[in-house]
Amino acid sequence: MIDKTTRDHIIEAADQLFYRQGFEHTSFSDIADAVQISRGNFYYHFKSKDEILDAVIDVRVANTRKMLEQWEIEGEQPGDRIRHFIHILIMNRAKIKRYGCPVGTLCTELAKLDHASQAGANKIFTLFRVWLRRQFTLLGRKSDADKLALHLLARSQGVAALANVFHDEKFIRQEVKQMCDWLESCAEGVACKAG
Amino acid sequence: MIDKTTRDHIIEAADQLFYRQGFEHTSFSDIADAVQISRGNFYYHFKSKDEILDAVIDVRVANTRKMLEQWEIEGEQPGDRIRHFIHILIMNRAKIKRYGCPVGTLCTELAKLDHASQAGANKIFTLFRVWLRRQFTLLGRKSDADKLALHLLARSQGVAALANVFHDEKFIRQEVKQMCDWLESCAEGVACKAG
DNA sequence: GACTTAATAGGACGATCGTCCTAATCTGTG
DNA sequence: CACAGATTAGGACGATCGTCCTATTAAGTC
Repeated sequence: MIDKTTRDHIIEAADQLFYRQGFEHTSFSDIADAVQISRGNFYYHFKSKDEILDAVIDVRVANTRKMLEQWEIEGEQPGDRIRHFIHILIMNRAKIKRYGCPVGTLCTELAKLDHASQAGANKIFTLFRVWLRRQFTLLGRKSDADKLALHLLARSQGVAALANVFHDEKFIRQEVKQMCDWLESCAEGVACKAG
Repeated sequence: MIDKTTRDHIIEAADQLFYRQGFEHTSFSDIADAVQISRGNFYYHFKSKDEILDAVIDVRVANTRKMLEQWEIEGEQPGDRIRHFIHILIMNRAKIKRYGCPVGTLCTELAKLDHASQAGANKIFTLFRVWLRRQFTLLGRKSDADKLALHLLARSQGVAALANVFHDEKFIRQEVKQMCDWLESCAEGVACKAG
């Protein structure tokens, strides 16, 4: 990890800048300044701006995969794992307040640009969706697992969006608590049916 | 309404384009092409691009105000009025699927640009928030009216965002139904306490 | 040390951006 | 018709964008 290549540095800087300023609003000069390399040197590592975006998306996809695998290991019960998901909002509350959700805001922007990498960015959402769906299935909600997964994803997105608009961290905590309560009721509903 | 001024046409075209393509990604040429006027003529009506944005925001704020007032008239009970809000998602489902929520996506973009008109755009959210808060108060939920208002706003935002990502109208209908059920339970909760 | 390849720096390119300027045209009044 | 003000067209401007090209340096091999 010590000997990161220039390519890695570029991706890392672009990742941050795309998140904070948006993809279109981030220029080559911005990234070059952040990495402290010349603007020309750029095209040795990437053939175009779109190629950097794809690299950033690939990294984000990979990181999301790792994170989900990690949650799968750490959380013994599916409920614990889903709670892990909900708590990203708390963990990243400061950044969400300032810049919104990194996944949602990128997808929204690329949709407006009608960008070719839309599908790649959307894949991250699909990762979460499929993972959550599996957890809800394990929780005993096989028939409506996908619906519950989408519901939770949507609520997270909404919370991130509004926390950003109103610059309100307290609101995040409020909603996270409600989502956890909702999760409990999901599990209880099954328990009641089973009991 | 027949004799719309050029200024009105510009604002209208800009409104549409900002929604579909985003503010930054929409150039003067784009708007000029849409209105069928020369690019130079633009600066007779507006001094800068930011001034057009402000005009668009002003129109949106005014339209939102009108819409809320209309709902206030049409809906006899606060529950009916809130249902009206929820059903924007259904009414605009086709556009939301393609372009997301016009309010949310603009605020998100302006936040990334750190644009001076952020506050103006955010005002639309505040309009909804205050209006919803009043309806929930009338519903008998005075103590947590603001919390409920924010909650509903967040859910709408989340639904719009995910409907856009997954290009899924059915999901909108699903969630709208759930939100209406939730609204019922909000009113019932009060009825139970009162009863 | 000579040679090859990897990596970097810096500037030139055409296009487009927002902005501005000026001349032409339309419109209504005396 | 003459004149004044409102409105429009079209092009020039400097800046910046993404992209590309070439010269230079660093690193590794024989």
